[in-house]
Amino acid sequence: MFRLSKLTDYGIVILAELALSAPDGESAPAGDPRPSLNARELAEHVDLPLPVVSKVLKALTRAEILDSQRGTKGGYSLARKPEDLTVTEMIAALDGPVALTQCSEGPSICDHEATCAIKSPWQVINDVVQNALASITLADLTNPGFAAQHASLAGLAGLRGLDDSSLNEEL
Amino acid sequence: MFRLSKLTDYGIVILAELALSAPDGESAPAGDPRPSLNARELAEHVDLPLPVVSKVLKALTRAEILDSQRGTKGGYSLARKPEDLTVTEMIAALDGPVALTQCSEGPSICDHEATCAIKSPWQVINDVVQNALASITLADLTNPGFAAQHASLAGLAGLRGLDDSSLNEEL
DNA sequence: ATTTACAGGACCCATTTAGTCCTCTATTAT
DNA sequence: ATAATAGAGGACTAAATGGGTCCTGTAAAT
Repeated sequence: MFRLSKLTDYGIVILAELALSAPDGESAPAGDPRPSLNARELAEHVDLPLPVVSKVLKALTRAEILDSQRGTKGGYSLARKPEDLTVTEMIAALDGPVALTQCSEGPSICDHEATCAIKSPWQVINDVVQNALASITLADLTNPGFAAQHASLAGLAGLRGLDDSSLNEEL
Repeated sequence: MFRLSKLTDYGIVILAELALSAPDGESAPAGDPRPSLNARELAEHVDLPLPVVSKVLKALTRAEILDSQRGTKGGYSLARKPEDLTVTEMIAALDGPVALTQCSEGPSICDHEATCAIKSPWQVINDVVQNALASITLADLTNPGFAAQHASLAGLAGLRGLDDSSLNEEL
């Protein structure tokens, strides 16, 4: 179905929540590592079961996207500034690395490598998607003006003479 | 896992095979609708079980990406020129429309729409990926020089100051 | 009429995902 | 010290998805 897992979906929403709650750039001001929110609070904010939110938070921490703090007053905070965190990384942390097909994972995995006419193009498709996702940061996601800004990014499809209608007609 | 289904993978390989076997632009020269290859031949070329290849071909025909001809001398041929067929369309035909999350399918599907901080950004992410995939055509996939050309396309990630190493480090 | 080849769908099995839960460790407050 | 809080890690089950096969029907050519 070419869809991200729900966990990934949740994860990105949660990160946005954290970005919005953290006062501007001071996500981790060295001296004061007081986490912004704990799992329970986040679960309430995004209206999802605590165990689910917890699972996502743990994965993001393992990927070093979040910093965690145990004990009373514990919780989670962004490990870096929102503008330094790309969607590609968020996806990689929760869904595994972006590899659209088996053969984009690496060589010698696919049985049909010998007969495949388009091995390297798969790699290219993969790169294109990865770059597209890497061009969006957490800061963009929480920026209300982003949709407008996006219009220009989308414009690059115009390189090929595609218009929006042709992109959406398959719905 | 954020991966295309194998059927989609096969489909794109099969389309490439058809594009390569069809003498240049004359994929469907009006007067001579002699299909280039039948399911059995294609299955041999790509080294996959006939029933699987058949399933893929049927789906591509339903999506009007292929023309089919029944009976003796029947088979399949591309419904249009390779340069007019985008990867987005191929994926839509076999995996369903590109909708990275449930909420990119349409409004009122997601229970959390009310509390979600980044509803519209999801739409943007979706568009970005869709556009990226729409920028690649079947003609590109069978063009040996495409990888080189791609270098410049990938360069747009540079807009954000990303380099290749940062894109791949999560492997 | 017979053979070839596509159309459409039913079906089963393996894999993956979603969600829950339990135990353990670290931190803070009393 | 001890109790309470909060994250870490992983086991586990049920549901959904995907991959693959097969069967019956229809169209075209000989």
